[in-house]
Amino acid sequence: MTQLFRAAKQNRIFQDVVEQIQEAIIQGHLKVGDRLPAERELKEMLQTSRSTLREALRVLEQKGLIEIKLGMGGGAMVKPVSSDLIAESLDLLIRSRQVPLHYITEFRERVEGDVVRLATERKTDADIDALEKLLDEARQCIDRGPGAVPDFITADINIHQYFSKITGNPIYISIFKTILNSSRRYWEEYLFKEVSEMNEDLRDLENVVAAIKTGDADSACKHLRIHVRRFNDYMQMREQPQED
Amino acid sequence: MTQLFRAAKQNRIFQDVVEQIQEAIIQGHLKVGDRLPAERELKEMLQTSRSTLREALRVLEQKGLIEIKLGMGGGAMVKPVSSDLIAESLDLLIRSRQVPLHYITEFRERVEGDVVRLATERKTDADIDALEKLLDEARQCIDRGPGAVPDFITADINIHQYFSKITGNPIYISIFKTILNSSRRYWEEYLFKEVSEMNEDLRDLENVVAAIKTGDADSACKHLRIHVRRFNDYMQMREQPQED
DNA sequence: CGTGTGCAAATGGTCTGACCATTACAAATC
DNA sequence: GATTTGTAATGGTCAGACCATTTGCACACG
Repeated sequence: MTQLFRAAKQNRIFQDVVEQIQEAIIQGHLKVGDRLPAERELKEMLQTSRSTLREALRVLEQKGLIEIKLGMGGGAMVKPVSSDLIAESLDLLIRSRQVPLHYITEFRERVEGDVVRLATERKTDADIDALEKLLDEARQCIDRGPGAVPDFITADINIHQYFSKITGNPIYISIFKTILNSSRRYWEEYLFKEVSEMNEDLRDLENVVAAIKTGDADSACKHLRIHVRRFNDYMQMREQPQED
Repeated sequence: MTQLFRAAKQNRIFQDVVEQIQEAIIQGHLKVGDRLPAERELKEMLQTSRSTLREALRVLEQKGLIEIKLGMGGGAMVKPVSSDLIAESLDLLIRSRQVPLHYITEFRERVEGDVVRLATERKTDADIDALEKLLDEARQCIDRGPGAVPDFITADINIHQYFSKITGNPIYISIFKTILNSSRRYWEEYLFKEVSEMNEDLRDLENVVAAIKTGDADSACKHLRIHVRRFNDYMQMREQPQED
C-alpha cells in the first residue's frame, strides 16, 4: 500500500502515458526545451509499444506541450505553454457556427470595450505612434480601391489586436488574436462591399484611437462598442436577409 | 489537371488525414452524431495504414471533434463542438504558471465584473432562488468547521459559475468554468485557513447577489471586483512572503 | 411464451517487427 | 580548407496479428 492509487489506467494505455508526461511537464520535472528520450527508448521506460507511445505523443503535440522534429538530433522537445492554445478551440467554435454570432459579438463588444479602457490607461507615446501608423495603412488601402479589401481587413485586425497588446495581459492578447482572426472570414464574406463602409470603419477606429490618445477611456469604450455592434448588425442582416 | 492541388501531404500523412476529416466536419459534410466508418474501412478509403489513421483520430479526439467508443456498435462519432475546448488550454496555461497570477486576476476582475452586470440585467426569479440556495450551502459549510473547506470552495465556485450561466452566453460560461476550476488549487493551498476568511468571502458574495436581486448592476460589479481583488492579494502575499 | 444465458461478430486498443525519409555529423575526397 | 559522401540516429509509415469490450442474437431453460 505504498504507492496508493497509481496503475488504474482504465482501458487506453496511451491516456495514461499522456498524463504521466503532462504531469512531469507541469510539475516542472521536464522543463521547457528539454528533450524527451527517443521513441524507442521511451517505449521501454513506459513498457509499452511504439504505436501506443506515438498515439500519446500525438495528443501531447496537439495539446501544444511538445514539438516533434524529424531526423537525427530530432525528437520531442518540451514547448513553452503558449496562450495561443486557446486559439484553435475558439477558432473551431466560430468556424463550425456552433455559437451564434450574436454571442461572439456580445463577448467582443463588452470585453474589447474593457480592453480599450485599459489601453487608455497604459498606452505610451510609442503606442499612439504605432496606432496612427496602422490607421494610415488602412487609409492607404481604401485609396487603392476595392482590390485592397483583404489588406484593409488585415490592417483593421492589426489595429484591434494592438489594443489588446497595449494592456500587456497575455490572456487578453491571446483571446483577441484568436477571435479576430477567426472572424476574418465573416468580414471577407459580408463586409466592405462599398468604399463608404470602409470609410465608416476607419472613422470609428480613428475615434477610438483619438480617445485613447487624449486619455478619455469612456469615449474610447463607447466608440469601440458602437463600432463592434454596428458591423455585427451589418453581418447579421446580410447573413439572414429574410428579416423584415 | 482536374483535381488541382490535393496530395501535397508534406511529410506527416496523419496531418493530411486530420485536415480532411476536420474540414468535412466543419463544412457540414459530416454532421454531429454521424458515425465515421470503422478504422479498418477508413484506412482503405484513405489508402493509409491503420496506425497512421489512428494517430489522426487521436488528434481529432483531442481537438474535441470526435468521440470514440469501444466495442461493437462503437467507433468514432462526430461530437458537437463545445466551448469547453477553450477550457483545457486555459487550464494548462494556469497550471504551468506561465501566466503570472496578477494577469489572471486582472482578467477575472474585469470580465467577471462585466458578467455580473449582464447577470443583473438578465436574471430571473428562479436565478435568484438558485443563488440564494447556493449561498445557503456555503453558509452550512462554514458551520461544519474547517473540515468542510473543500466543500466551501466548491460552493464558492458554483456561485461564481452561476453568474456566468445567467448571461446565457456560452463563451462567458466556458471561460469561467475553466478559470474557476483551474484556480481551485490556488484557493485550496492559500485560502480559508481561518473561519473569518470564509465569512469574509461569503459576505462579499451575499453583497453581489443582493445587488443582482435589486437590479443594481453598478453595485454588483463593484462588490465583485473588490472581492476578486482582495482574495488575489491574500494569495499573492502568501505565495511570496518575502514582500515588505 | 418469456427469460436468461452464452456465443459470435464487430470494433477499438495494443503489440511486434520491419522498412522508409529526414537530418546531423563525421569521415573521406578534392 | 571546402565540398562531397557516408553513416547512424530518429521520427514516419506500414502490414498483420492478437486482445478486450460491447452488442445483439440464437438457443436453451423455466
